[in-house]
Amino acid sequence: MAIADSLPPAVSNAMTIRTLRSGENLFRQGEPTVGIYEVVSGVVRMVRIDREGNEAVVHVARGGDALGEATLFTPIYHCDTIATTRATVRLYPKALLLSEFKRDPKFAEGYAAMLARQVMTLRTRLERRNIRSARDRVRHYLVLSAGRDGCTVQLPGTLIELAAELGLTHEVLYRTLARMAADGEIERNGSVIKVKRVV
Amino acid sequence: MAIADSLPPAVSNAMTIRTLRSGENLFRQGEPTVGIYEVVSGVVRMVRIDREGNEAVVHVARGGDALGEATLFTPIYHCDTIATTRATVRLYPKALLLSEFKRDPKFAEGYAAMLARQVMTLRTRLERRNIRSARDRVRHYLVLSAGRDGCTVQLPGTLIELAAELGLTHEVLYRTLARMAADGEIERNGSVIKVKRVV
DNA sequence: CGAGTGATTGACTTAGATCAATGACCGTGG
DNA sequence: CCACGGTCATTGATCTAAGTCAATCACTCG
Repeated sequence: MAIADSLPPAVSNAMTIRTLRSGENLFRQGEPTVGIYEVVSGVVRMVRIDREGNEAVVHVARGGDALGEATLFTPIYHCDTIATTRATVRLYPKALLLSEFKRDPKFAEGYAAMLARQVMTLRTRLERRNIRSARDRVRHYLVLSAGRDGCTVQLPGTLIELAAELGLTHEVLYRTLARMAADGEIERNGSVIKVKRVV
Repeated sequence: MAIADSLPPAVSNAMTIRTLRSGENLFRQGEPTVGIYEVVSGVVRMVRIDREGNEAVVHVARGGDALGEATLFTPIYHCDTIATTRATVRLYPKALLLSEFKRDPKFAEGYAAMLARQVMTLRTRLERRNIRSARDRVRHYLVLSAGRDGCTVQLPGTLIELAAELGLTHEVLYRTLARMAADGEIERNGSVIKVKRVV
């Protein structure tokens, strides 16, 4: 899902970098679309703003995330994007991406495949949010994140980040993991979790 | 997002229909992928099953939903798909879709655009689930679902369906809407909601 | 060393879930 | 035609799991 690797040189060579102060707009509703962004560092949020000035957050992108994949296919932006912190982004120009799609169907197919995979994982994450119980939600995550052996999970980041991904507070996540360990359902070794059995 | 309309005749003519009994498998992990499905009626769930036989639901598709867009780009299925109720699905064969992508780049681009739009709306729905308060969640939905005038929302289905979409019980949704109406934040006329002001 | 972050646990509160009941409405089949 | 079963909308009472606030410890980094 890292974007730069999969781009042909023609595109990645044309990449430009932009740095944003906290609160600065990356683009505004109504402006012509210019390409796909990748957040290098910091946090950037896409928001729709209604007539009263209320923000409704549409997406929050952090380091490594891509931004505005759909703008390749629309002439103007339909929302604002604002830096939540100081942030650095890379821009891959739209015209070049589109012409590269034409020139190299293999690349276009790869791009579509990447989008399709994203749709899948997003659906899965959304499905997980339909689970009310914290424990069941954690279980869902563990089952779907298990490695080759089907029962070992290597946690990617901090537990605080995982809690946010699961839609829980970190305190609840700690307690839930502690209880699962106490019940013998999992075993923890730092950032590795082994699923033993389901109680 | 209805799939059939956007397909070229070469593909939609090759569509086949299959009916599933409740509990019947549409496909199983490890089987070769055959194409994109569209659920006509009933409910179908994609699940990953671990070694102990626990199901982790990856996606639930209902009438009108597409299924398995990512399987166009992978040789075998990575999960099981099972009918939750009696269900009817349409199959659009993979080989034909892929060859049509080659033959008609415009179609391929349209398909990628559809996926990109889906990524966007999924991100938005997921973002909404990060909002803890029921009222704020409803507000988020209303702001982003307002029609051209920016303040009128036509509810698409029943409130029960909307509650599920928002990740709330229907009781809580009723109460929240009632409170918002009592506070003068919204006005309701059957399935039309007018957002007045934010309190 | 001190500030900052992550991990963890305890005590307490609350918003949302759950259970329950009611009325409106709609289709349908006798 | 009307009674019935089903679904939806709505509200009340109650419960509980998750959120919130707070404190502690370990660790790292400049």
